[in-house]
Amino acid sequence: MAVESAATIALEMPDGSKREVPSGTTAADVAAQISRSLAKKAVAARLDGKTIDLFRPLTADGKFAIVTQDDPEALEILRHSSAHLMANAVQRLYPGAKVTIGPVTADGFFYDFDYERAFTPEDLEKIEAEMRKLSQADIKVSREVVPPDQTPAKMAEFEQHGEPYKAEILRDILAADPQATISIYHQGDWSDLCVGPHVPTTGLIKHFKLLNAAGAYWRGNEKNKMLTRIYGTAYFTEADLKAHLTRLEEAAKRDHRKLGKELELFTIPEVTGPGLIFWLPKGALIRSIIEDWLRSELKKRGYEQVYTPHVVKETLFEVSGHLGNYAENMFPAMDVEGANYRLKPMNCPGHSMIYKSKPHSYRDLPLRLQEIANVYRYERSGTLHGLARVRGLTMDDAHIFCTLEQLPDEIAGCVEFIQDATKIFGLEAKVYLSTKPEKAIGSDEFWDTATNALRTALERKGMAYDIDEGGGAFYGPKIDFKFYDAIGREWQGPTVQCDPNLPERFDLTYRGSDGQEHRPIMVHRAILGTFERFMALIIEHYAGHFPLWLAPVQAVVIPINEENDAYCREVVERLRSAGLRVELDNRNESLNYRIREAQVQKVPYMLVVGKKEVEQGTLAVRQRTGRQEVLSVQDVIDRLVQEVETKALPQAAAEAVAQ
RNA sequence: GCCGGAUUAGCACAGAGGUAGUGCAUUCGAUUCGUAAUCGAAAGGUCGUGGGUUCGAAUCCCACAUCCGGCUCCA
Repeated sequence: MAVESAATIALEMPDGSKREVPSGTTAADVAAQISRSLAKKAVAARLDGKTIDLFRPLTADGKFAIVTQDDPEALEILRHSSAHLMANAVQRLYPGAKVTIGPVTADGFFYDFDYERAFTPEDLEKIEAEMRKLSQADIKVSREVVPPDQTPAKMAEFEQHGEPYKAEILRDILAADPQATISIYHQGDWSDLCVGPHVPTTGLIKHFKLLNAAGAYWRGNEKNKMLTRIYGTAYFTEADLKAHLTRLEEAAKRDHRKLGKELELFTIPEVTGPGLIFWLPKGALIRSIIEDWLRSELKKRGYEQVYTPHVVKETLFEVSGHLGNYAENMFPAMDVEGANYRLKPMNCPGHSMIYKSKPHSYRDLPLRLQEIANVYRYERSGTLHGLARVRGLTMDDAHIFCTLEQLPDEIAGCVEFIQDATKIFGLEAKVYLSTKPEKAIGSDEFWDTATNALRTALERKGMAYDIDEGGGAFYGPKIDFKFYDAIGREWQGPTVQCDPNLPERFDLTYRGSDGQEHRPIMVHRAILGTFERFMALIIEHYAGHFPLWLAPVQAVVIPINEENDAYCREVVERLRSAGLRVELDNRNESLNYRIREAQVQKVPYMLVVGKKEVEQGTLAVRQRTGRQEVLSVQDVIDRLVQEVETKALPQAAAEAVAQ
């Protein structure tokens, strides 16, 4: 618990009284002076000229402790207690409902219930109303400690009273630690197993909202019963709660599925099947610009391009092991003249065939084979999500064949490439280093070398990362980069994986300087991930305000009336000659209408031409941010060309959210 | 795949058992405009698909498809 200290203290107590406390008094000391009745409320005290909120939770040791409301833990405690309040309300309204678990999430809480039916939106309203009643009743929260010798009796009690989930949770706790001390939190006649801490009274929970109900498997296992989960959130103030709900609404406006429709980027027709993307001209243009950029980078970084077939005899995937381990995610076989063919779900087997097309010397290594490749995966229907999770995907895939000695440099190269790419697009990634799992193959030497190489590469680039202990593939360790969508969901993007397994399976070899045959290591890597998901992420990241180098239409020239048409055509020609994507909007519509249309389409520059501009050889430049200025035609060209060349990030994206 | 919700014109939506509606977009006409929607008219729909109940179904029931939110999955 965070405790603040102060030098001199003149206290103004929440009840209005004044109090002097000696210098050096801490917030904890102050709290000790606050009566228990005041602890029922979130109280504010003046501490050395600074107002802090004191929040008194009931902790794991059964005592009151101090948390300031600024402390991230305080919000967690409030939300955890809100979850209890919700469960309390649910069990009052729906007596058959059994509680299971109810944790805190990144920005709220949920509770899973076992009930005869799912809860409806109307149920949520009733539950919320009941929660308000319980909050107003200001029920005291207390903590019961069950010593180890009494836990078996408690378990039996749960079973007798029709609380099988509580009994199961207890059984698991005891299995892990037979001497564990169990705690139960009570409020009124309601209680649940919980380690706490919690707020001391339900009256502290005032600003909350139930968001939605959803199904969730007991213990997260799809073989188990499906429970009903209710999500909610809670804050200390109504303003914070409202701000959160507004943020959710704003985030929905950036949804790539919505923007993809509005900006005519892509479509997924129902008749052609789910998860299969049709890129419309504007979306295809953006994608092709990114592909062009990527190809030029790949050349600079020593990759060789290859092409491999989309459909091959499934023998290839028997050898690679995909049919054994990955078949449920592959489209079914097609019978062609008595042989089974498959759509490829990955490129590594194909690239292995290219490696095998001739014998290799150690002098050929590292060999970096690259392909912007379509693959097809039979993703389960409930998992599809716009461009972010699809069945036909385009990977910016490459496989690097190298020696164990070359591995560190190759990995460093990949990490640098990924870092450069995320920087250019202005994205932020969360990085995970996944280490050796329990069920793993391969030598310790390989695992140590590869894991160290991955770690060193990250550290040398100064990249913060989390370790996903045991999260590696069975064949090798990896680095995963995750991006966030508009509402904070994590999506896997770039990845670097070390793999000695496929070279083994395909019997890939090279002749070493010692004259002996050796086995290369394969590095799988993707810089953007897939084009589909990457587009989804940047659409949401920019909120549709693409940087100039990516904007499908970079500028639109708008004559105020017909008399200015000729000048406008000349301007359009000049800008196009400079390589800019410019449109002329001389439709018979009002100026306001055409400006609005360009704004809605998020065109970066609107170039308005009236009598003045024609006379002076200028353009009235309006940016999508609303900024206006008058510049000569040449200045406009120079500025836009420079903005394209520097791949400047859009200012509008941030401002869009505010609009 | 599982739980729940949704599906009405190109898009956004109204319509809760009795002749299918609104706004925007589209087309036509008028208007020629100085920085986020000029006015008028026309055209546009097997109400996701299939079955059922009913004298009668967009509306009620069943199945399927697709989408949305979760869960699971994403070697």
